[in-house]
Amino acid sequence: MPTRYWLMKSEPGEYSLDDLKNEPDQTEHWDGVRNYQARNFMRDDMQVGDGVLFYHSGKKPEVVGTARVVRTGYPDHTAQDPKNNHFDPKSTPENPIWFMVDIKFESEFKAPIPLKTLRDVAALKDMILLRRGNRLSVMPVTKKEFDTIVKLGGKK
DNA sequence: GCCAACGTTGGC
DNA sequence: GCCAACGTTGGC
Repeated sequence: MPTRYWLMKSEPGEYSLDDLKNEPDQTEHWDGVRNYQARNFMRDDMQVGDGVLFYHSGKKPEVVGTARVVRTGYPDHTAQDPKNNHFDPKSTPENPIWFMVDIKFESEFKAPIPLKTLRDVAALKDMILLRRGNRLSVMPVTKKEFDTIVKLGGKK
């Protein structure tokens, strides 16, 4: 399986790249995704070693750095916790509906790249992220797109 | 805070 | 199986 590339969105107020960086092992499970398309990518397609662009949505939409997939899809246990915001009574241990992967911090961009800037880069014009009305929180990016963005960001 | 776009739900 | 109503996402 070739290395693939992904973009993962998070509200920094919920979970930011800094939060990931400050985990004891700089690794965290990506729980809380409740969208089937995003779920399928995590359950079926993401492989250990895949590259991840970490995107902050909200007031300052921008790509802030990179991470790596370190564990392939497994059931998202938060779906079975009635106290969790993302609780889904239809998901059971025997029949889990929702899945997550583990990602590990890799790099923080010297200069985060605002969404607005991404729109101005010709090599990125086909990105799913830039499509009108896009609401996917986990989506594939091509190697070209990934490399272009990493180059724009510059490693810290 | 607004609103367009989208996914999901539920009545029929 | 259709589609209106609703809730949510997320850029602006």
